Amino acid sequence: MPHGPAMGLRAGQRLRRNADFRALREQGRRLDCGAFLLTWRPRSEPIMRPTRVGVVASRIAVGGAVERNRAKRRLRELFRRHQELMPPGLDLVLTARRSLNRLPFSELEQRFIHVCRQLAPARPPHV
RNA sequence: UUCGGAGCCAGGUCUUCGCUCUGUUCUUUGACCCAGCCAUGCGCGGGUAAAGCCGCGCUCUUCGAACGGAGAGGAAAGUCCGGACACCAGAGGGCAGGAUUCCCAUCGAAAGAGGGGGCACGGCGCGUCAAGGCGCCGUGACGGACAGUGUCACAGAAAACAAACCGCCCCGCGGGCAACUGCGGGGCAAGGGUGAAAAGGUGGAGCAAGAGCCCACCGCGCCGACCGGCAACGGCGGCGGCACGAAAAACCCAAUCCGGUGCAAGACUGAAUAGGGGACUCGGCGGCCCGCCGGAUAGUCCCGGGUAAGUCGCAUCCCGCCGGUCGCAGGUGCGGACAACCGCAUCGCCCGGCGCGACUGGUCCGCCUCGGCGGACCUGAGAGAAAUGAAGGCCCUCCCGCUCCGGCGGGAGACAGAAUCCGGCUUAUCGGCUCCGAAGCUA
RNA sequence: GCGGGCGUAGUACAGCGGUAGUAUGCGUGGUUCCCAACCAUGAGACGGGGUUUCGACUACCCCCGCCCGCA
Repeated sequence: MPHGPAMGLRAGQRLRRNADFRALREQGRRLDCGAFLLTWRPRSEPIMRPTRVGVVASRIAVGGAVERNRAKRRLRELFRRHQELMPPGLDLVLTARRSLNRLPFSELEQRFIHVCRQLAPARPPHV
């Protein structure tokens, strides 16, 4: 992001491969945030890369296709609005829980900011 | 106002921050492979001993930026039908399997849809002793049960070439004063009872008692070369006293139609690793070459199959003229045990043009006219762990609470999310609008 | 996305169109000093809705839920 605060969320910042999701599921560390579950692990390349994110919303946890789309959009929006708080060089998966679509967005934002601060000292950005 | 039917809409708007695709301009990266290595996208011009050097333009690719444009549904759903499209199979025909099923015409590519008619059943009204009949409304997967096979439990005497428990009646013998009754023989099928269904119905005549035994009306079956109707079918006439029961949404039969698989179809590109094949190096036979043999090894190069992955399929369409860009050189046969590879033969080609094929052109209105012209038809999503959103303000609709009747506060806004496309069917659905029909109220 | 199959007691399965069974589990009683085993006995189900039929777990249609395959 060459200018301004990084607010975008392009295709290069999203997890797109089944292998990436499988690696997160097998090796990632999990943080329970109530309405959603955050799984993370450092990216395999040693060179610093931007943090990538993937979202998961299952039908049994959230509901039908409309609710699943809505949950995934809200999770992506959370990351997009607050990605500057997240240390770089990670792969994340945000998994929706049943209560996600019932909570107001401001509540989710507070929880996400909290978990970002939790994650930042655990893995400081090596500049 | 209520009910029914048909059609349409699917909260609106503004601001900020975002996503996917796309147009223009600018910007970043790069230009498969082969010709020993590195380098060289294309064209034009310059420059040089020769250049891979320099400049300009263009094509594709790629990281971004700015300004524009487009961006979920009526069901996108269920995947129940039909088609397009793709691959596989296939001379033709048959079997198996599946679908459809009163008649007529219409729309449609087909599925299907709506319309009219017929028949059956149900409800209401009129009518009848009762039925038959007439009228209105509704419902119907509505071909065939004399082509065949099988089924009809329980109850009941009897359940499909009917049968006789109770019962009714007559005769004989016995008992009793009698009413009646016991036994035996015979007649009957009206009544009772069972059942989903008991083998025509009602009325009369008749009889010992009864019965289509007979008669009238109705119903039913068969026949008709008759009448009406395109037909389904209806009517009429004759014959038969009268079973021929139900169920094909049991198997089945008849008629008509249907190849299979599905975009995860399929086409192309294609690493790494493993494995396969070939050539050379290698070992053996040889003084050497050709050739032949070997492989349990190693190396180099090549080849096809093929995995991950990627691209296309895939995003309005059609016609004519004009313009632009791209493509158009290998094919066939034989031989070498052979797919690559090699050799030979044969047909054809090389530059340009014509021609053929593909792609492209436009997006608020008006004017200027440079971003092509004219016409028809219609409005246009194309993602890929999968875009079409998030937050806030105002308005609209509904609900709740408060009210000084002006309003104020809070909450809610249905069902539901494209995945190759199109046409139907079914299911879910807050509310609103228009039209038609019926009933009620008011004037 | 495309295609195929299955729903019966708590569980695993049977069930030519006619009273829904079997095993195990559960309850009660007996046996035993107690438990297990054993004996006796009892409760408990056709995923919903409609159609055909005298009658549907069964046939037909529509929903709901679950499972499997296909690059």
